[in-house]
Amino acid sequence: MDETLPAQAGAPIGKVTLQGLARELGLSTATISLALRDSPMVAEATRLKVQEAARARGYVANRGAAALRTARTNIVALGLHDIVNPSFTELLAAVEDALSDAGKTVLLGVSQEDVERQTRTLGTLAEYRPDAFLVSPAAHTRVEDLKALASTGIAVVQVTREIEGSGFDFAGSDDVAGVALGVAHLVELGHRRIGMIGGYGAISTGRKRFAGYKAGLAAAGIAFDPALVMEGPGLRDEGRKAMARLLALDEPPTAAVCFNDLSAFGALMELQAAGLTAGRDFSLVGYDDIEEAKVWHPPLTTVHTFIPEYGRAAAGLALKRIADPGRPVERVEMAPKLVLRASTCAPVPVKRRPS
Amino acid sequence: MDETLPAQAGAPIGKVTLQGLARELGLSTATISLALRDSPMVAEATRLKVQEAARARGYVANRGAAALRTARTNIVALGLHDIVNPSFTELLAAVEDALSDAGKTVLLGVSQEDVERQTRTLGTLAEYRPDAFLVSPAAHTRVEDLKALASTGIAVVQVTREIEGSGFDFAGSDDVAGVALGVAHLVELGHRRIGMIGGYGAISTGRKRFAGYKAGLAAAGIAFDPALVMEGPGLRDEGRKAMARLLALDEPPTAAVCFNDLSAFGALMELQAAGLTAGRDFSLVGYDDIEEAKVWHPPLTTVHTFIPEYGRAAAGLALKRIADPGRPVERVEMAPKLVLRASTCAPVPVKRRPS
DNA sequence: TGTGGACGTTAAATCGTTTAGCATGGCCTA
DNA sequence: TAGGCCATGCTAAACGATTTAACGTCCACA
Repeated sequence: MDETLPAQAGAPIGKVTLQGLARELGLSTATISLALRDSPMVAEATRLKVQEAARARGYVANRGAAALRTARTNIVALGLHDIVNPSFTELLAAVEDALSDAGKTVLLGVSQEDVERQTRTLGTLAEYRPDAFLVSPAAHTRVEDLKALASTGIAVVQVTREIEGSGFDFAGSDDVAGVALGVAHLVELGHRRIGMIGGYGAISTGRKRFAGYKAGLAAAGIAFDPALVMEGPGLRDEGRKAMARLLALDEPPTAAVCFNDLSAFGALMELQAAGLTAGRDFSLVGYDDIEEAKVWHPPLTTVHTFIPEYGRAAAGLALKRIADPGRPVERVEMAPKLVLRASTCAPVPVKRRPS
Repeated sequence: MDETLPAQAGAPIGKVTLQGLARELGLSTATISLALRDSPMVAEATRLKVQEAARARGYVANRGAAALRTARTNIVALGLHDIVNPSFTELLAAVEDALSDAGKTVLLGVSQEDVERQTRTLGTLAEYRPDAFLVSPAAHTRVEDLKALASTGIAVVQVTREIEGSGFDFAGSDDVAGVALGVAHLVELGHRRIGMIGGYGAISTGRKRFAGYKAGLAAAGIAFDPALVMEGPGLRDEGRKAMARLLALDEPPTAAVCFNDLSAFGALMELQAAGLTAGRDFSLVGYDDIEEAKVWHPPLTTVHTFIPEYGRAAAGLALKRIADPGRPVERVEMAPKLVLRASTCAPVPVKRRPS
């Protein structure tokens, strides 16, 4: 009271509730509630009067209370293993946009690729009783870790990554086909000795992209050589180290596909450090096609995976499962597309640096 | 019951509530509630028994119900104007991390730089009764738009951007000093004709960075020339267009500072398209130092603004204000730091391309 | 044998909604 | 005029937790 409020004149500082409005208008809370939600059960005149009063007094509904009654929060919990990775930013933005269009609000949890933290985080999210969980599980997550969520009866949808055998809806890209696309491109250029950088068995995308690599080789009749596979998480540093190891081989590959663009960037850095140029001395294909891929020097040839598209699809799956929990499990796998830029060329035997 | 549950054996499908546990253990809900929260008012033995039962039956607290009673949700609403912009991803990650460490959960809303959408979004977030709002307001947001939030008694903290005169806590970078730093660097290299790319009056960062530009010029005794200022939102495209306009001037500048790295990237593209190379034919200084800045060709000289640091600071301010709503307003302005890379050089008169 | 505490537990109120079922009154019809 | 039917709005009971005053018990001590 010590200073005039800048908000609506006369708006009370304390909370305006349904009951407050009811008392003030001489109506019951039931009527107020119905009127505010445009129920046909309340007379037009009453409805207008109530809505006007609500606006005037600055009434803000309490969804928590409503949720308690209706067992519907309109919250979707989003459990991501990482958000600094640019590909997940795109995903997050698309998911948020799609859900907010549908009247849902996003409650965010980040596991930082740590199963224990993920368990804690998902547990906390669950306490808010979201209508659905949308998760990109951390590496090493087991089926039981996710099943625990579902036992509460909440819809669960996996995005990008999946836990095989969990039996939940899934939206992501067709990684096997995607990486095979990259390999096919290299084969077409004449490469026979093709490495794989990044990706590892602890996550589904790692396994699928690796399978795509093998499938690509098989399709071209090229024997698989485990020495050319450099496992690791898809990070810049890992990509860099992997490329160093590839170049140090007795018989280095002339090209490589990558688990994702981030590891491709690391590989590009290492090539540069070794005095080599991708697209002239070595061929490199990334994966995902994030914004940064086109600005690299040379611009990265990569596989576009339609992240925003499958993000929206994942949101859609969640909405559909909320509406009908009994529906059959659905999987959406977007077909990726090769984007030719300038980081590949015909094979050139890698000449070791004098140093 | 048609199939065995993978969760804890015997875990009921329906919801386990405090009351359920109470009935089962022959205790009152009061005792259960106290026991679960390790209250000293309940005997050790009882506490253990209750906690064990809760674990066994898969009890998950209902925070919505608790919040109704306690008027504390442990939710912090995060209202960002954008999340695809990489600098905001870093911010989001830092804020989420800091808040989750403090036991708060993030409810996300994105305004997409649209005041009307922001109003809708913040309104929705408010219905969940967050303990605090953390906002980076959309362009053109007015004081009243934010005041409406505060009138509900919820803590409001601004991050990155601020609405002057709103009287809320703020954490961000000292943009005036930051851009002045960039200008000083160019001046030191010998530049006298320095342009400014991006930034506009609709947001505080735009105004402050512009002020920094003018302050930098003034400190060097260089007259301000409005023809060298290219206003616009800080996007790649805008930066590109701005650089094109600068180059088309009768007397183009030999250098420019930018509103942010994104517009600097656009400017770099335009330079390249014009057959020029930054760091040899033209000098360019970015702002923010996002991950991508160091991989550009040439690597971008820019001003590092410590985004994660002020993100954590913002989270801290929110926590402090929740704890003590009456405390005096606090502002945190991180001092930025110049990062020298390779996009600047001594002045070279811009020679128009023959085309 | 009272008295007084300490201790553990509980009853009951409360938070702000929603909703099923019921009451009221007016109007139409038979 | 009675009966039935609508339209409208109300009553009251949830929803699942937290909180606090009050209530036994039990024990120690004077």
